[in-house]
Amino acid sequence: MRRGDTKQQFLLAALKLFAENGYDSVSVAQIAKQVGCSAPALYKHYPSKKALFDAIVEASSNGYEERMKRINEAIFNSGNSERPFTEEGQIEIVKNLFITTVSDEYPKLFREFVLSVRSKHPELAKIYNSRYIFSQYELYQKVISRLIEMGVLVDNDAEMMAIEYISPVTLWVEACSREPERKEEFLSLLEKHIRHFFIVYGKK
Amino acid sequence: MRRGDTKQQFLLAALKLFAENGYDSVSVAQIAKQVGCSAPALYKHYPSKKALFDAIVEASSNGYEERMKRINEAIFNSGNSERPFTEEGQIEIVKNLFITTVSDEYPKLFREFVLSVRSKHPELAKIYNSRYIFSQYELYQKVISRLIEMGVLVDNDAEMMAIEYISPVTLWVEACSREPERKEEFLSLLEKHIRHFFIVYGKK
DNA sequence: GTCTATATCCAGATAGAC
DNA sequence: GTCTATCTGGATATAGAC
Repeated sequence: MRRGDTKQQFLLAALKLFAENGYDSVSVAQIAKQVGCSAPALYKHYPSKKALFDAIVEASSNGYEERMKRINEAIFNSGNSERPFTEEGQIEIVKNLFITTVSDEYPKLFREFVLSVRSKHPELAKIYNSRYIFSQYELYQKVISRLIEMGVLVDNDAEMMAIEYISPVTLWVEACSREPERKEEFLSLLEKHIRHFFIVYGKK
Repeated sequence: MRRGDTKQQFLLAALKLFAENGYDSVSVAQIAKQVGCSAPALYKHYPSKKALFDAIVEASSNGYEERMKRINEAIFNSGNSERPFTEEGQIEIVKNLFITTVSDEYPKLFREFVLSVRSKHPELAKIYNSRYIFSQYELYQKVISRLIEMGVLVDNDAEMMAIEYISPVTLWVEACSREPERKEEFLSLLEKHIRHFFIVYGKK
């Protein structure tokens, strides 16, 4: 690990611990131990435990913006601009969304952090709904509108279709954070769901 | 408040506080203050903070069983046995499910308790998935199978239909715990969703 | 920038009077 | 069964040497 990264290491260690245990349950000493330092070292980088917390909130926001930009581009500006708007393309994209969201990386940790510490920062509750529920609806309403325009799906209420399409996936992401060992089960349910959706709404 | 209820009052106060703030963030003194006692009084009823926690877990389990029994009976053994299997009956039942689950009573508190303190009791994570996601799927798969048998809905994959039917509702219950002020918005979305579902799957 | 030692505070839990 | 007073441990945060 490079020198000068210590500040970032503290942030990552705290993110992990807060995400798993909440804010009050985690001591500064625990965070420092993860990094291989003693507690007072942390105070050279952050003036208080709360300041470290706030730094994570900010980082989570940046991480989210970037991630959404990448997802949007992957769907709407990909090299192969047809692929995302086929049944197989959608299965690939949504499975991918699921996997990166639940895998042991920043998106997962940020998501669980927001959930675990929301009582320490009331605004986080709204952030969770907005990011992980309603933004998804908006994104997939655009996807489904496009699928309707292209004649892949029948013309129907795109908002309601998006809700039925992506709500189960969002719910399985949450379920999978709680029971990661069931990941494969959720993935196969997810594929079954999308195929069913395309049968119901697909144009013959 | 009747004498002899003190033990129950401690449990209710702790349930509320743990549900909102998690386990470590709540002190025994806070719980006692809610009841109008000092902290040591609690130790006459529960040997430790952890024992109080365990008592809540147990009570939540009992509460859940009873609630599910009532919901099942309301659907399958109601006086008017046709009503639950019509579009209007379903709107009524699901709205009711939503309202009681998010309103300020035991079901709400138990649900939020399980979510907030799950890091203190790993089994609770599985309990949440089972109670609030997969049991719902099972229940509504039975409802939809019946609706298909009765010729109200077209014959299709009842499992996938149940998932599309109830997942958005479950998600809005969670969203509504975080933003209760949006309850009416979620309720009208819920009605729109059910009407859409009956349009898509309803027999002409 | 990191350590050891320490100040300060507050938590869970107990003792003993009433 | 409830109180006040208290014990004990562990938390955040600081002081000062290196």
